Amino acid sequence: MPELPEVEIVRSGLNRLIIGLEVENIWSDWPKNFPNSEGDVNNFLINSKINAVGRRGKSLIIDLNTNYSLITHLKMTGQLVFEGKEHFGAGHPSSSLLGPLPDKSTRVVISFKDGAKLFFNDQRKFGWMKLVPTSEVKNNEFIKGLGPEVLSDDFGSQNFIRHMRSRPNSQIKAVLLDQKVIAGVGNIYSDESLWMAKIHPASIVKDISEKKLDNLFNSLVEVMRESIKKGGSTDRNFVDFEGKKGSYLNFAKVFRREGQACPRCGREIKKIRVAGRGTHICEYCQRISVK
DNA sequence: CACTTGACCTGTCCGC
DNA sequence: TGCGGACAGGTCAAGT
Repeated sequence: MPELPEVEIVRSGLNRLIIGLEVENIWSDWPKNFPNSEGDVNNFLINSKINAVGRRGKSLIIDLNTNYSLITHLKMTGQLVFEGKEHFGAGHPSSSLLGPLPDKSTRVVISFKDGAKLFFNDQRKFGWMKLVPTSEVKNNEFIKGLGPEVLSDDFGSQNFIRHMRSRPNSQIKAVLLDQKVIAGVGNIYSDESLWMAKIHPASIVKDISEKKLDNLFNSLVEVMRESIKKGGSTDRNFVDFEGKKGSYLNFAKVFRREGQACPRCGREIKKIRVAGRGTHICEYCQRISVK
């Protein structure tokens, strides 16, 4: 599921809802999802208070007042859903995919002293939570390898182009998806932004003009900002911090629209494979770049 | 170095 | 209705 916009939606929602809550208890059924849940958790998570909820690329970082932080990655099917006191017995909104929680995909439950709960659901069990000292978050083996934040104010087209150019012989889609180059882009927003910028995903970076890469940066920022406004993309599993689906895919131009008409030229959208991923393009609008 | 494949898991969909 | 295969928003390891 979650790419940068979806994770950002969860982050901002949790940041409103769980700051200051005090952890009473924690439950986990699947050690791979929470590998150190047997060790430091009792000392550093139980009785701690939530200080802040941050994000780095597609990772969420929940800071505690014990100088520990909980790094969470939702991978393909992870969900982080909060149920406050007011939710009890009320179920989820009609725009939800969820029934009562916990359900059979629930891997971790964090209970707070006021009765609220935070559920980490993950059908495919690829996601994880890890408790690390806050001072070591930046040096975490996963976090430290990430490239810059695409949507940060001090990033920008020139930096974007420079980072893309660092992989001159690769296909542009593979570079967009490489979290070490820039952080946060996944399959949906790479397809959408490449369509908008009229670039074929298999184009080799060194063959793509400055102008097109500039367009790509602006397209990427636009599609991700728009998605955040629309509640993110729910392909199958994504729900936000209160269980609601996102509506962005109703507005997507090519993603999962093979067989439909390209909104720009009317020709049929095709599905191909690029960088090992299902890839949606208009072959007419998006030609392979040739230098 | 860059690309491909397979692995990690479960669920769903499609064709026979 | 059942069964097998392909595929799914992400990342990592290993092979060519």
